[in-house]
Amino acid sequence: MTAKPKILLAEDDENLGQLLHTYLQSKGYEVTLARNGKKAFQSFTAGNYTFCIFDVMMPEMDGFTLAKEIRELDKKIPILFLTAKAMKEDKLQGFAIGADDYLTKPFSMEELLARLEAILRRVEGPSKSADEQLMVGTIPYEPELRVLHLKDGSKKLTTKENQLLHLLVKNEREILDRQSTLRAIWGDDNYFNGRSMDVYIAKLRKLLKEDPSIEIMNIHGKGFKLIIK
Amino acid sequence: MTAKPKILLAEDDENLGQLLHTYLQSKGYEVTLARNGKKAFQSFTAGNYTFCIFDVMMPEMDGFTLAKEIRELDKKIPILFLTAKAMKEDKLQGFAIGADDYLTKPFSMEELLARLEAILRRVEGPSKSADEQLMVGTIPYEPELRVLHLKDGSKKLTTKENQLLHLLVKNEREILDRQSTLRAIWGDDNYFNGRSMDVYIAKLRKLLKEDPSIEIMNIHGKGFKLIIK
DNA sequence: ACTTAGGCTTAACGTTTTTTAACAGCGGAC
DNA sequence: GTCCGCTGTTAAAAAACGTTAAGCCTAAGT
Repeated sequence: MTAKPKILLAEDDENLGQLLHTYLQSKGYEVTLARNGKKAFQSFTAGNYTFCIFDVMMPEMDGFTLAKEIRELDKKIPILFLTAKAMKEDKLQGFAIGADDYLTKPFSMEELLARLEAILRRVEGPSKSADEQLMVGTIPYEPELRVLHLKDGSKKLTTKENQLLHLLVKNEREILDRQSTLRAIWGDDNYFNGRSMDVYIAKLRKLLKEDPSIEIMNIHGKGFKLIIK
Repeated sequence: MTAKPKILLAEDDENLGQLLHTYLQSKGYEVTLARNGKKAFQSFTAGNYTFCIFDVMMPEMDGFTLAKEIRELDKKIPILFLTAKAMKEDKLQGFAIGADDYLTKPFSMEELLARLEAILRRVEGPSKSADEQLMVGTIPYEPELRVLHLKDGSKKLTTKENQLLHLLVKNEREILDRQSTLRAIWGDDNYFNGRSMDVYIAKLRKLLKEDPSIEIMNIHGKGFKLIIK
């Protein structure tokens, strides 16, 4: 329903820029990468963006100046700044311009994504990306509705089943680290929560075995990995 | 066109509080003045505000804690903080919570007004605010009047039914945290209030089942989520 | 004062979801 | 191969939730 959000990314460091570009694209965003503030501004005036991510330190035009110019044109577009150091002065200046959030390097991709999505939720409000339909192998899966459409009828997933499956699917073919997962879903990674997670893995395997090409593989001592053969 | 914005002002200093109250009223705003964070929170849950101005230092509950509680219930309402000193730490903490602006005492009335209106422009933009008619799926709902327009006649909601439904609707597709909700509506989150809330969820489900695309989903151990399919 | 009606809470019971326990099998280190 | 910690699975126990109805309080009417 809601279109793919268009992100304007301004970052002069080639490596980081490419990395972010690729990562955000892989998460379903349309991304334009600009190597300096001037180019970013040009892109902004040309395209129709829903979100900005600006490095503070850039040649030609720094992130703050860029943001100020853009604020002139769009009072509401969310802006997230990236900066090399935890410079409080900068941080304040950023917020004064109307930043929506602020990330200090180094940061993890996940953290960036989390903040980005938090802001989008806050901004887009009710009408956010909702009814996305994913596929687990040949099985349709609607994480928002917590429903798995099996051959013999739709199965409503419980909260935990859904959280775990959603994580697996979002990280298909990647290792889902045990500890992180426990902290993400159970809030704490003690022994018992670990066993609880194993129980849920077993439940999911049972549910998904109608499609034999689906495998939830255990990586001994690390975590699990969802594989579609 | 747009109704008079309702401002929630939390300020423990009698003089400043009165001054601001009078000034903002004279500028056409409807203002509620609370003398401490606790009272402010109560007022917030009772009324339907469009803007918050909180003093950071207050007895009972400080401005940040207050803001955090309120952010649980309303992700988007603008919050502007007032503080005695230019404490950068505080400033950052405030923005992290989701402050929209920040004013250091002493400040001029004009400056406050300017910032306030700048934020309102930024926020109101599209066409939000006010006490109008909402839709729950296909069912018209007027929270101010506490009326739900069902197919077979209008149903007048009780206070609690209305508070809970209103919260659910304002947070559509977001988790309504059990604890925050209990504190907001029941004032305290003990076991029995929890059960009471469950009773009201059941009531609402029954009322809303005329539209099968509406679901009040339980998030086990967390709270509830209103979903329109 | 007495009664009534409405609204909220408490109780009770059934159901679902999650955790804990128990035991069997596996995997890598030695 | 042997040992020990990790995983797979199932079942029982515990916690959370869903629902209905009875009880309780308060405010309004008589």
